[in-house]
Amino acid sequence: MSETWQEELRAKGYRVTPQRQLVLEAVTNLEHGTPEEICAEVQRTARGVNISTVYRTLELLEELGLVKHAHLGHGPPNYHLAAEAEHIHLVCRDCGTVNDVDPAAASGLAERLRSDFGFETDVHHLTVYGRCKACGPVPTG
Amino acid sequence: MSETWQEELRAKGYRVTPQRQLVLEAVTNLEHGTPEEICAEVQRTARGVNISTVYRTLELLEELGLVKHAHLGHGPPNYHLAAEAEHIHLVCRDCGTVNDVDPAAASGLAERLRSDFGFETDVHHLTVYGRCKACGPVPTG
DNA sequence: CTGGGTGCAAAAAGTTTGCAGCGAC
DNA sequence: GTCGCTGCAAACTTTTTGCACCCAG
Repeated sequence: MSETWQEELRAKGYRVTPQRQLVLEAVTNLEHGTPEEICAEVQRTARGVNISTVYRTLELLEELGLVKHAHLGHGPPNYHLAAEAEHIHLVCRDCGTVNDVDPAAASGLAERLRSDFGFETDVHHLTVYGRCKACGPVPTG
Repeated sequence: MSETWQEELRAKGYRVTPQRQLVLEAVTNLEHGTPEEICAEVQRTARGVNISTVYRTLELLEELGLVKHAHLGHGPPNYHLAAEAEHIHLVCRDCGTVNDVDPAAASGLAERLRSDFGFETDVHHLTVYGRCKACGPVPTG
């Protein structure tokens, strides 16, 4: 945090607008959100912020490295703060719930892909599909 | 292969049509394909097969368990034969190439998610984002 | 003031649906 | 002959783009 993102914006010739601050706040509050959800969250505070502005702003914030997005199945992409620790997304095919887990769980996979295939895994972008504990209490007996 | 899929179709009250055979052939030939790519492949043989028929047929074939789909990033979903061995998709963020790798690479991850979170991983649906060997020959020296 | 940003609306892109006619059985 | 399937076109959903006006700097 040697510099605020506002200063970074200015430094790159962009402007600091209320909409941009609101979108970033919304992403922060929601932790995970689709563009539409983010737009709704923004509009709780300031009515009249357009969905296309949200898309443009998310693109800008991602370019600045402030937010990241992941694709979590069928629906629209899901945005979250980049400042948060990297994490793996666990998506339940049944209830759609997204859980964040420590990327350490995938360190073995990432190492194996690197050594065997020379593939550099983007851990924060890792999405694991399956069935969560609550939805799939598969009786093992 | 105790029974052909055609017989399975019939048994469930569906009909065996040229379009359905063509779509399944296209998926087989392409190995990986979006609905549009599959439609294009089909039309190399039989002009006039409509994109909506391709969508409806893919949905049916998936319901029958003959094909599966995965979401590989920004674009449309990607279909492949279910009969093929389950595999992990390695998607390169740079060139977009999709490589299939043995799910054994993720067995550690899957086990860990199960024991720690009670999460049943859908291995065939696992998509790993990153940079492939060809695109990211990161000089380690 | 200047020029980038925003809202609005239309365009694109991907997918689904309604309906009339066709063809598998 | 029946009824599910198909092609076509229109509707829908999500995202992008063009343009006139507005406001951050």
